[in-house]
Amino acid sequence: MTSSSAHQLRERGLQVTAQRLAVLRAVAGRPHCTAEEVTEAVRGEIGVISRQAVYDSLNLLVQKGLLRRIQPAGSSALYEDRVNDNHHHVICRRCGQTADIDCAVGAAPCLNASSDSGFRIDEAEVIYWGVCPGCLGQP
Amino acid sequence: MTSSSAHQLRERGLQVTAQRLAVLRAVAGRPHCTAEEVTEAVRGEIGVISRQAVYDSLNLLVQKGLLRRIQPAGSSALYEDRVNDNHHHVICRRCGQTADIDCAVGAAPCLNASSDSGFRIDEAEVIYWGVCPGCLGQP
DNA sequence: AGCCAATTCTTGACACAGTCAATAATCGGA
DNA sequence: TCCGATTATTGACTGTGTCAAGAATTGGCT
Repeated sequence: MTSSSAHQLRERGLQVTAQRLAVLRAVAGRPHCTAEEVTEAVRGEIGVISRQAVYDSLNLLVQKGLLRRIQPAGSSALYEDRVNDNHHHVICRRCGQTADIDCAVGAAPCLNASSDSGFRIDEAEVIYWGVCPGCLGQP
Repeated sequence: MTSSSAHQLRERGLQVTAQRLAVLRAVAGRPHCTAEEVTEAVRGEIGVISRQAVYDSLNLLVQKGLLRRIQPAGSSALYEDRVNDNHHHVICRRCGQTADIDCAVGAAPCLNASSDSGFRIDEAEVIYWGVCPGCLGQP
């Protein structure tokens, strides 16, 4: 687990540091977590880490394809480690809870825009908004 | 034009003020503009307006369905006045330019998530990411 | 027209997420 | 083990947006 993370880092030309491993583990352990939650988790695990190191690691890991970032309207950025499958997200309008939703049809159903205005499109990001089961119960 | 905006405001139980009309006109005249751009536009039109009044107006108008807000990752919120048609957006990864994209198939093609995790979904927000024609020319 | 209560605007302080820049510590290859 | 390059820490800072109190405006009413 840890060693494979280390391997993934090295493979991409990155140094292996305690901070980066802990960030990876924190995100793996709690999907859709914020930078602050990562910070707290990492602090609980390796003692101290600076805010900057968390942001640096997260940005780097997103850039290198080890993590994925989602930035829903009205909340701070969330991170997850499901990077190789095509899935989207549902967010509860009331409590903000975020869940994964697998793509409905095939691999990238929404990538076919009718008129693309000349853009070269490489990604379709879909966020579903609604109300989660928990909040549905208490109106 | 102006009188119909005034009518729309009254219809929703809102008072008609110079600030709100100017905000509406600013957004109508420049699609996908930020709060700051609205502020500048309004200042050019009616002299002065406080930042707070701009935010209040925008939030209220979004809430009342006269404007639509989009909040792409990595940029501040954008506002537009196309509220009655179902369309999405393409954003250029390089320059941030935003354009409208009409829905590919029917009215709401992406609203059918396969497993909705028990959420009651009411909206599917789609953002396409890519590179705009202008930026494609200069790699 | 003029008045009054409710709504709206202004002003200024504030909160939060994220970034910048300089210095210190760590990693990993020789 | 040592050294250069990469990474972490620290602290200041920016931008976007919100909160709260008082002043101004709106629009219904007489």
